[in-house]
Amino acid sequence: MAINKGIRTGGRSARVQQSVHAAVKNLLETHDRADVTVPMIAQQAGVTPSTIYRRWGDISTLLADVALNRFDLDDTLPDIGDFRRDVLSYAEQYFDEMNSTLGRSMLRDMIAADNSSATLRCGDMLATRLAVMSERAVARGETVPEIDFLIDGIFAPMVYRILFSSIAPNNEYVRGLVDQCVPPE
Amino acid sequence: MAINKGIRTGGRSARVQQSVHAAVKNLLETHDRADVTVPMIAQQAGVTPSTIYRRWGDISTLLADVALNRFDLDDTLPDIGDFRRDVLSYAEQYFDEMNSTLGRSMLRDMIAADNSSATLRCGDMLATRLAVMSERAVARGETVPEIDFLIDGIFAPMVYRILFSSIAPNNEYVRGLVDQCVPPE
DNA sequence: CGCTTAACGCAAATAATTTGTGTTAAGGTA
DNA sequence: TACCTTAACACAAATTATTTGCGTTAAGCG
Repeated sequence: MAINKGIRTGGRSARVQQSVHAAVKNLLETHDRADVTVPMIAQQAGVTPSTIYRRWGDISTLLADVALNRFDLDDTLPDIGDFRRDVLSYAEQYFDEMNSTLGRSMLRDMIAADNSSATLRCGDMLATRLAVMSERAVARGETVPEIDFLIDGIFAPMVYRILFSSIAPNNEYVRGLVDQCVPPE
Repeated sequence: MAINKGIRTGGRSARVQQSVHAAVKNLLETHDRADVTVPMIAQQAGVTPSTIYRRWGDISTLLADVALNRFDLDDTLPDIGDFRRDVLSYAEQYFDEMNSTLGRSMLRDMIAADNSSATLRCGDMLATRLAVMSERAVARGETVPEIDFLIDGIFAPMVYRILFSSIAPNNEYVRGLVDQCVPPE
């Protein structure tokens, strides 16, 4: 029994996805978000615009897809051996990623794509990672707060400030949030 | 000395803005966000598409403008006479507004318009309103938390859940957030 | 080895956006 | 009042983006 049963042209499909994603990433590095068009991406990726429209529907969904992929792959879960420091390390990593110019742009793209499930999957990713860190800590005998408490207390304020505040939050702010939710001994 | 000195055709300009805003609101009530186009709005408003493009740049900026206007006008500040209940009332109102189907759509539009200052002004609006409620409470002799503490503790989690969670938060959740930040006696 | 079909390329048709040019109406000036 | 100035607008042409019909290709299956 073959893997990917039912997906007949998976190989070609995967190559196209890869080259289109790469094209989007390249273009976002060198152009303003508003200047990036589907025909541009198509040319860079070596495919036709209709391929992109048929596969992703619109540029909004495509960019959300790329953004989710980026936030997913770029994160490597810290395992320092102390829950507070694990959370702090991850929060700082999350903050650096989301607060960069490109990160902000991609965050906006994810939210803008209302038909896609990118934001939901992004939320799930965060919760799952916190759960993994939490389970490890519990296995070590630590007592840790609820996942939702950490999301509300650390990550929600970070995201809110990135989106709605003119004054970008900094690492000290992030540390303060972590201190409130996971107090040092 | 005339009011609006320097703005030569302010009267006509204001009428166009009003009819375009009204058209957007009407269309968003009856159509999916993705189906609403600039030519559609123009026809409904009785103007030409080029007027809209020249004035707002793109549909994203226009929708963000309408969204900000809605969130601004719809809010009436509670003045119950007790800070905790004022904040709770406002938080519930904010939540109902942002969590409705149309509210979510407009929230996304505001965030999507990266060139506009809609999100910043939205953040300012919230901070300003909390400040007004806070000042009133202080004038009554109450001791109240910092504004940023309330934003991080109540409104940021609400917005985060609305944007990133598959399970919509409810009024009980909002009440819980308020209880944490402004504990009842 | 052929058969099937999802994914793709190509090109034509449609729709959205931009741009050049002329007109209008509001406000200023005398 | 009448005239002048100009930002905002309408209109239409040009450009660009998106959709769609149809033929082709390559991956997986028997």
